[in-house]
Amino acid sequence: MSEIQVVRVHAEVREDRTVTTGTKAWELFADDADVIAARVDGALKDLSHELAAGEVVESVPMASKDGLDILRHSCAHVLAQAVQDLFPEAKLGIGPPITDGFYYDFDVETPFTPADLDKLETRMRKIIKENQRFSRRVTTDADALVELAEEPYKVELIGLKGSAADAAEGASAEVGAGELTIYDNVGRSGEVVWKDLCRGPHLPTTKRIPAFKLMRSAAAYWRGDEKNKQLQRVYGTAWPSKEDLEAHLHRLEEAERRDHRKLGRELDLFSFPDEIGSGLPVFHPKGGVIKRVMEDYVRQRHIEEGFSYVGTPHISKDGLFHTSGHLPYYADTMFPPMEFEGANYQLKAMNCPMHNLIFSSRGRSYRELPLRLFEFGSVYRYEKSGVIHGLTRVRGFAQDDSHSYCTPEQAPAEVQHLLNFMLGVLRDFGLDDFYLELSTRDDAKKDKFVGSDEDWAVATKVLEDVAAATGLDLVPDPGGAAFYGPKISVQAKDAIGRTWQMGTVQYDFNQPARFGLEYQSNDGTKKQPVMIHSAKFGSIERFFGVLVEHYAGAFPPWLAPVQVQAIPVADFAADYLHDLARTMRTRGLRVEVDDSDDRMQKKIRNAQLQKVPFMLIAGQDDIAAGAVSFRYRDGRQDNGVPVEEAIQRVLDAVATRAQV
RNA sequence: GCCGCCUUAGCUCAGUCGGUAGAGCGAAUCACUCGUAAUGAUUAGGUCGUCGGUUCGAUUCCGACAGGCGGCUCCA
Repeated sequence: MSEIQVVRVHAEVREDRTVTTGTKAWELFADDADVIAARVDGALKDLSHELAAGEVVESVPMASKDGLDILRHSCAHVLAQAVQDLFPEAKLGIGPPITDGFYYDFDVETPFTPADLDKLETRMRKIIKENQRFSRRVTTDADALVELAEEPYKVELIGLKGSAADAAEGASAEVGAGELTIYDNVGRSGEVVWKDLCRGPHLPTTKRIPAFKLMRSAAAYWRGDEKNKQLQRVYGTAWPSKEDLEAHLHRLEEAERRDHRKLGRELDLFSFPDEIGSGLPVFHPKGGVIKRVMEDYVRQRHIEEGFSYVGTPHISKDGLFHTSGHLPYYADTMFPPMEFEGANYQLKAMNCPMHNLIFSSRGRSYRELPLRLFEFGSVYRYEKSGVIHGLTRVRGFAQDDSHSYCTPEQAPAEVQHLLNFMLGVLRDFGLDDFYLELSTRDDAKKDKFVGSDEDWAVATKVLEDVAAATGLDLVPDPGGAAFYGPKISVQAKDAIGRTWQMGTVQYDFNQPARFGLEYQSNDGTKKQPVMIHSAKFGSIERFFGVLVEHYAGAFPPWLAPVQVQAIPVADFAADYLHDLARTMRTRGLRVEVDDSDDRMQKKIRNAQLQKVPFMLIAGQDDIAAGAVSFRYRDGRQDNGVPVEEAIQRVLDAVATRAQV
């Protein structure tokens, strides 16, 4: 029996009420009625029609996950009604709640324009003002097929009812496994003005939608399958109050302000020249500094953790990728082969096969294990043109890729080691809010994965146990495994709460077999190692982009491309600061002197816009005192600091790796 | 790859109902030598993304392509 949690959703937390008899909730509570709903097997269920006598229901605010889902799904219905009012030929797809909002898909002749969205919003406000009642009605498959004969997509959903596919495809918002229901929108005089196949629950009336906004429209494949027709999807957002809506819009602006593609240009970090090609970034001097500091740090940490830094080429004869098993699975995401000297050469899309060859270059003893290899491996993947996105999705990038070859007995400890190592690295880069995702094989699609059931079970168990030991939340990701084994990926939340996928740890029993890897064990027999793949950043480029957004371009001193901007009050102080800059550079600091013709105030403004952590200003007074004046990035000032103390202060800030 | 939108100076953007274009910032030069977020002046800089079509004439209208943006799909 599944657990049923009964919740009543309303805008403000009030006293719980006792429901008397099987009266419908909307009638019971009249105009200030609340939603009575339950979560059954993870899905919301409308209970407003089946309340038991004397049942006490628990209250949750509309701002809860359940409350927001109900609000947003109700808003999606209002949108659909508005669309069919204004575009009567529009056919309905599905309209579920999503993170921060909702969408509804429509089959229409021409895509919606921004002007259409404005008109739809106006129409939606009218529907909300009319205070239509959402009225639940149970129907049968046969009746519904007749009633909704004009809605081909709804008819298709009725046919899918209760099938295994519906939950995964989002159709569960319309048809659950249980009885089929239609929600009528009932006007003041009791007439049904609109209806939709839906399992609910909904708010009692449209007027209970306090704040919403349509965001954009875009095409989406029917039921998420690119073989299907594309429908026009309208995205909207809805909140329990106008203030919440404003706050949400503000968060979106904040995300836009932090966009690494915009900051990359403004801070002169990187670009994507057309002449080179889509998804192929070049790093400018300032971006190059950050990238180098990141790489130096990660290389050093790997060496400390017992890894050997190796190097491999960018291309290989294709036989290598047949041996590894990648080519049959990933041919369409690898760049086309180059044929010469009677062989097909491929740009590599992964580094593991080459590391395997380092392992097998000579006999290996169990005494060498775990053998840990690491490199910044440049890989090239032919991503479809539409998926390329800034630095986070590119066609050429460097993985901070490591492979640990170990005995099966050593594997759990090695996975543990890698996971802790990775979390430590990410923390040094200012990320400290994590959860883990465990990607496993989809047992229904075994042909997409290689290896025996037993091997998969063992590997999955190892990862599960280690993940549990971290104490972090573990989210299952069925079907997300690599073809050769399961993986744990680290998800990190950034400064404004967005989640990014970071590194992965993957357990691989397949490639060692395919490459015939072996080591001499202590009993003299040859045995096959397991290999653990791991990337701490995932890719340097992607992590770079994430860091830009996390810090909004204001990097902590150890990463900042320019750590100190020296600003003379006027020309006469420039030489003094050039001398200081030379001294600081010999102590490893990145210092620039602004000796341009600009006014001092302008130089401060420029350094501020470039988000330089420390400005050192010098004029008559400072020179006389052998001192320098600080201006920090946040505007704080500290005048007349003796030069040696100033240098030490900056060195200390860099050494901590902390944000200032 | 699919759907829609977009592409004018290094950047951000005006503009041309079809008669080859402007601003601010940035850059260069000159003057100013200044104490914590924009000194002033002058100058340079554009085949209006590329190719083709319609037209007396195309940056403007149409088409294809490339690149970008928002989604979908995908993401070893």
